[in-house]
Amino acid sequence: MDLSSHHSRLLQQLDEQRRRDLFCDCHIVIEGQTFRAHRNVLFASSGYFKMLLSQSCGEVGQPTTATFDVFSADTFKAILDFMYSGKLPISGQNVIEIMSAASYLQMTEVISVCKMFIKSSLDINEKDRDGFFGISEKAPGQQSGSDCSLYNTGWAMDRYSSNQSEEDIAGYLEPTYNPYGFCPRTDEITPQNSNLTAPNKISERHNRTTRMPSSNSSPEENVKESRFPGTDGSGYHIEVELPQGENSEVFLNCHKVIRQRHRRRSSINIATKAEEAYAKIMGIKGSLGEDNLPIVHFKCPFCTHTVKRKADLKRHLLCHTGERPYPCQACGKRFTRLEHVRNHYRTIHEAVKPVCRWCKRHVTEESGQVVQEGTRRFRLCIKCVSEIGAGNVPKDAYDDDEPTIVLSGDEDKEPSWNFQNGLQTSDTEIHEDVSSDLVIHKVDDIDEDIKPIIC
DNA sequence: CTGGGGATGGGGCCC
DNA sequence: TGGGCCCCATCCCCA
Repeated sequence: MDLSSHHSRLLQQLDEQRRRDLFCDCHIVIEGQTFRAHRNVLFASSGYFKMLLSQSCGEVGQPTTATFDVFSADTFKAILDFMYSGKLPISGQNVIEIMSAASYLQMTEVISVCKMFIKSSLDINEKDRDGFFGISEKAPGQQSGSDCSLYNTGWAMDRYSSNQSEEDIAGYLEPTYNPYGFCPRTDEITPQNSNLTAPNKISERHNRTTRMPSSNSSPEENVKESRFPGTDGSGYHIEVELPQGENSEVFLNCHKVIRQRHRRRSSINIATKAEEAYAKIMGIKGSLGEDNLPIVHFKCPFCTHTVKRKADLKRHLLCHTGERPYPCQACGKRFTRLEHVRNHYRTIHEAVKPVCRWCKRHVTEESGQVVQEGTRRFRLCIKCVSEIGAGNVPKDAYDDDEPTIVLSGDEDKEPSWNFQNGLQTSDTEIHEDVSSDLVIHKVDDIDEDIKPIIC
């Protein structure tokens, strides 16, 4: 007796019940819109709802109502649909918002799929091999006209063989917004040949809002037609969107067409030819480097930032994904880079600065002392120590070389200096800094077992 | 409210 | 390609 499809049928039934508002015992209100769902499904799908519903489980018979204002109704609708179908409609426009909401709702599976989406966008070599040229091509089974890729985290796995590699699958994962591409040097666009403005430099710190490409005018207004000679002398026709202020978008669209055309004509030096062709279209001067090779930039799929190296783009992507793989083992604060957590540790927990925190004067090993305050450490000169009146100066148990005092201990927080004995799980990668006792665990949040599948 | 300084984040680039 | 260094912008706290 084959029951393999039972779980999918069960889910379909639940979804149908939800749509018909049958047995729904949870109401989620977002932006004035009420979503009805089953608490069992919410409980099973979201750590947030698990916690929420656990606390309200005694109120049997009364529908539980939750209101959110941290994400949009559309985003929650996508997530709710995912809960009931296992299918996640991700596009370049919504992936960050969905990932943010999933993070809030503690849905690690969705987060992993979003990361996979972004990751697949990053794999430039893979794109160059097959995906990049297949931008307009639909994945098998993908509906025509669909605006976004549908990721399936499990229930549709049987549509593809289980031994299909991630790379194979990634070949189908093409977001509608081209995740990267070549971008002209903005300082080489002359005012007379382009009414486009340079991409905004992303400089704001701490503002994690993702800026997505946008156009103030309608697509119809933005469509222009260009005709330029092909390499074989024949003219060919392309349509290019020209939204104001989005020259990188223009370039991407040009490149889509150019690369597709060139792919048919020649597989040699495609990028160079595309660059030249684009320069012809846009009137860009000096787009070739000193070695007569085109200057190639990598464009961030989620903002207007471009970098020269793929590695820099990968690093930059962390600020969009919110990944912080490097936790400080002393205070738990997480960082995007190993060097940042190292600097943080040295500054905050190691008191490397030879400056008295009170009088700001330079101190030496002889004229200063290391002071511990909770998990923080800093230095005080002997004079300030005596003025503060810290009578008891306990020797720091973890530093045999320097005397240490405790001004005010955080009783609730136990300083954890025994980094070597820190928890190590199978999914952590350990970086040991020989200059100190710090052991940094690089945590890989991505569940490698989850493979996104187009359905 | 404002200015200063520390902490942090992020880009460029070298190795 | 990743690690690391340097530099700079921004945030945040505090006086």
